[in-house]
Amino acid sequence: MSSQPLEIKTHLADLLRAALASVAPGTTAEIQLERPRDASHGDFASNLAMQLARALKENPRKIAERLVHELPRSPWLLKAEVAGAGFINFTVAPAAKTAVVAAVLAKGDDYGRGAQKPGKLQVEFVSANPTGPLHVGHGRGAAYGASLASLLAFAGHEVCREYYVNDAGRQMDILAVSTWLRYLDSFGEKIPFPPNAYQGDYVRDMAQQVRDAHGDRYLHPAAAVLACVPPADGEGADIEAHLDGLIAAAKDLLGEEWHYIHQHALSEQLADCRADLEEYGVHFDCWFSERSLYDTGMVAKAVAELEKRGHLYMQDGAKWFRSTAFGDEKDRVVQRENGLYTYFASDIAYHWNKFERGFTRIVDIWGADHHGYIPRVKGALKALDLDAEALDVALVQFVSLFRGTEKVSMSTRAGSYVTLRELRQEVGNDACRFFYLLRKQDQSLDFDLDLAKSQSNDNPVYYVQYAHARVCSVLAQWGGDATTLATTDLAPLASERELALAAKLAAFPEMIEGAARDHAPHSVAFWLRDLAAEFHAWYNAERLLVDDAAQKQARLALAVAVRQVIRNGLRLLGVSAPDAM
RNA sequence: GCCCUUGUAGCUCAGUGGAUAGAGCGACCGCCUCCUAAGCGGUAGGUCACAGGUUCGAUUCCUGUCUUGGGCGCCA
Repeated sequence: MSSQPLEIKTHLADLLRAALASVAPGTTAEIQLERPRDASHGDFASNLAMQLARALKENPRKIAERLVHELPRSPWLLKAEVAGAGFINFTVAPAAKTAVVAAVLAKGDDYGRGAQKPGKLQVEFVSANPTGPLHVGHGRGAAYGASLASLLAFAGHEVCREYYVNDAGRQMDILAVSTWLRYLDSFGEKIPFPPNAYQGDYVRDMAQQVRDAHGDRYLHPAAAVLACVPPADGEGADIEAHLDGLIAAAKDLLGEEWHYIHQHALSEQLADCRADLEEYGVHFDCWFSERSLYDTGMVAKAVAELEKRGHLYMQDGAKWFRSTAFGDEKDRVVQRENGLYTYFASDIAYHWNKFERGFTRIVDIWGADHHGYIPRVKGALKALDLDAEALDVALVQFVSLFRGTEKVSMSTRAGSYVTLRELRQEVGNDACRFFYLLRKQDQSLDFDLDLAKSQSNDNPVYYVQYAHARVCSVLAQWGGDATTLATTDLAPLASERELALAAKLAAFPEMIEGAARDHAPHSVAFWLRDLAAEFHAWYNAERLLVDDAAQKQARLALAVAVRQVIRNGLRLLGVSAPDAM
């Protein structure tokens, strides 16, 4: 046995390179080896001859024949033949395939892990305004972001998971004033609750908490509150101006105490959000406060820097960034006429800060409705002489929730939406995470609650988990020590299914690498379903606990290797791998 | 109107510059005396929206048309 049985693919590439050097000296080409879908095309196939056809001005099949003729001999290679338009199909020795079983058992949880890669990578996701419970859309972003971060880390990157807390904007003020209005209401102060304020019951809960803790300390008569507030209805009424008036009145009447209400609402919602995500298996290394960008002067600094570089101009009393000079379709305001910075200004500061923290690769995961925002952020980075190419924005499309055929209408403000927590309770964390990943993140997803519930037994997640549980069950009946299987003689693994299964396991590291490169955790989910299918088919076709000791040991080793790979894959998706179902 | 996105089996969706385009669900026919039937085998089902172009080769890349959804605030 060679000491490098795992490198069969590399080995074949080396053979091809040698053949190429002999057939066409001085010619270079990327050696591509793929695993054909069709078993009759061998274990690996190369299109090298077709790639060379143009440069050598020769028929691809002829080139292929010469390459095969010049291929060095190898004990791992049983057969190399020309097929189709000029493919070279390789059939490798069974031992070259089954050797992966020993490798999987030896590496365990680390099987499939990529070599450490240079640089520091950040994945920022969810980043929902802490103005109410997370909903099913956030659940998708969370599932995608968490799995992507795990996948990138497993592929060898140093990864930091970050949540950007929008604790500085108008939305937080609206939440705080909503809470205060509910609080006043509980004392009988009659102020019509604005339709564009936060309607959810959790706002009343927070109002009650404030009242329980501090009684009437924040109480002001309705007349005083409404004194200077623009009307909410009637001729020329503007409900946004009305709401802003209420916020101004609250700040005026409450003075320093406004901050208590504001802070209470923020910390309550953030704590709830955090707990929700933790239960969901989504963890963050850093919760980054938008307000801190103001407190440290970072926002002012970013705007000043743009100004210094001559990228800003005044118009209509506002300060504009000339983003059109960097590919945006129109210029954008960074500082409003009223002197307040826009959200965009703090976002420029935030992204600058990301670079200052040393991240060499930044992945932002945004809702798809923010796609028009990309050119201006990248434009700002370019204007600051930062590497805009280092920023990848992954857009997560909307989730439409259905109950049967009926679409559930959702509105954050109106408080009429299904929360992530409710979804998790109905469907379960595992099914929830897996279901979200069965659709590419940049495609919209229809999530049918009734279907997810009623078909929970048919959900693909159980199909994959079941394969894992089955192996556990067999091992329990066998009663031996699974760790002893690591050195098992694998020669008895000779059936077509067994060799195919081993080849599948060998492809796991390549799949991981590709999925990480493409930021596509969904392909891990699809791949695992395929692996489970191959395992179930084998399990049904062959008995594992046979009388022949050598045969039994070898099959158990293969089964344990399958279990390990399923476990490694599910871990990346945040899905549990149960021992029994 | 401009920008982005989408079109693949009855339904929901993967996939790829390569060979005869796949899976799940649904339909139909089978498989438990046997390690978990939350499983397996089989059958049926396709002009990869349409038309051009690039290429040895296009469902994949480019252009146009039609089509799905979204975005175009001194909101976040």
